[in-house]
Amino acid sequence: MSQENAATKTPVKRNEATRARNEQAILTAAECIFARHGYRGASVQAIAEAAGLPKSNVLYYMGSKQALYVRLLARMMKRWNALLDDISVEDDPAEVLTAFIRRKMELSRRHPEGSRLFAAEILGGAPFLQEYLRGELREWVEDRARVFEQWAERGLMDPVNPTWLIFLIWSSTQHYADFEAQVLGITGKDALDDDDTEEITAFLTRIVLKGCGVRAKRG
Amino acid sequence: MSQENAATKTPVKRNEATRARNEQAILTAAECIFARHGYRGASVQAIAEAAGLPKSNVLYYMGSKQALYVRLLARMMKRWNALLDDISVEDDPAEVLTAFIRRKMELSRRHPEGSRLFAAEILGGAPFLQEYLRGELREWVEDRARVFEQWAERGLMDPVNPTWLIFLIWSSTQHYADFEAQVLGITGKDALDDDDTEEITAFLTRIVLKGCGVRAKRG
DNA sequence: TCACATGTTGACCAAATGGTCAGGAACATA
DNA sequence: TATGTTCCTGACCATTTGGTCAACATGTGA
Repeated sequence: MSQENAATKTPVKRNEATRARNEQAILTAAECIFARHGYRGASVQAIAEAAGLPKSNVLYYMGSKQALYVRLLARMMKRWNALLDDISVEDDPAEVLTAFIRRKMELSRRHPEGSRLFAAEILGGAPFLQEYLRGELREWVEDRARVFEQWAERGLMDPVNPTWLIFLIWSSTQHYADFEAQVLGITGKDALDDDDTEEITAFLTRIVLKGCGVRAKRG
Repeated sequence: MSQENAATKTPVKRNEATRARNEQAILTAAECIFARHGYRGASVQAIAEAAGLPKSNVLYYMGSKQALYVRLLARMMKRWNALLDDISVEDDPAEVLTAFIRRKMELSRRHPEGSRLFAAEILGGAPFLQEYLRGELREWVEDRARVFEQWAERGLMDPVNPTWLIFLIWSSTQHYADFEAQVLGITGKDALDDDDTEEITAFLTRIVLKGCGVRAKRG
């Protein structure tokens, strides 16, 4: 950063880049703090410090603590939606489930803070996400569930309850972000590397496919 | 001190009932509030209100917010340990895994608030549980892992990574307590009843056993 | 009855909370 | 240079935070 004057504290060059950078810094810092302490437990002061900005500046950019929180949730939901593509009965169950598990795992790995933020929100009773859960997400689950059932009818997989299956995939992948502290404590590692992630993905895929008796589409 | 002498000499009965009742009220209320908002986000005031007592009284009983929190964590760990019995290579994999899933499910169902409290602690980086995770729990996992591997060697189940298997069972059962808000929002129910729980338990058991290729020990 | 330990709580405190705002700083255009 | 707009932030505010404490209430054994 260019420090042109000793008297002025932050001689920030005003431009789009700075704005974008500050905004990003705030969002990143806030995601981390909110994930760690929940909505109530997070303080704007702590977020500001983590972002390296004065508290007033954070409020100036984001309006309020709540607005910042909602914005972060929305960003996470957007990421989430990005991996929720449509499926049809004609698709191959093995392929779809494999891709589903892999993508979900990647999401948790790429955005662990966002994943934990989401978890904290749900843990607290989902005060800001009720509508999303009961609406958009519920429909998404029902759509997949219908396809799973049709697959079962066609003998492509066992007739398992599709909702529980979706929850199983969500929970078992989400675990590695949300319970990272536990995973690391028990495995004794400093962090899960790409190889670990790949191994876990393969493990989960194997268990789910085999467990649901998924067979090749055209046997 | 002379006072201490008198106190120890004559174990005062007092109003044990009232004391026990108040203490229970505080613990129950605190578990709920801490689970919902995390350690930082929970306020002693809120706990006191939920318990129907003045804030001073809560502090009188529990000493401090942190002491109360630690006590709740310890209580939950105790419940947890209660279902962690020993297993040996001679046991039947199907029986052990079935019982494990069922007990874990029952724990989450019987103590959803405690379950969420634990989750919030881990989510926040497990500041109070590091030692437990890296010590006692880690050893527990390693012990089971060794047995799972021996089972695999004996051809009683597939040679899957035992640690990931344990995490799978933990996460998929824990999910129904921690993400209750999501589960209810998506299923459209007010609560999961005994039948639902039974169905989920059966589902998870089936997937895990079949997914791991668990075979009956004899014949 | 008394003496004394224990139970209870309102009043209080310093610190931290989310948020506001006046006023200066930095720019773009004229 | 002058003017207007946007950006930035220290000072400030009412409220809430965890915790203390003195004062009073209550029960117990003598």
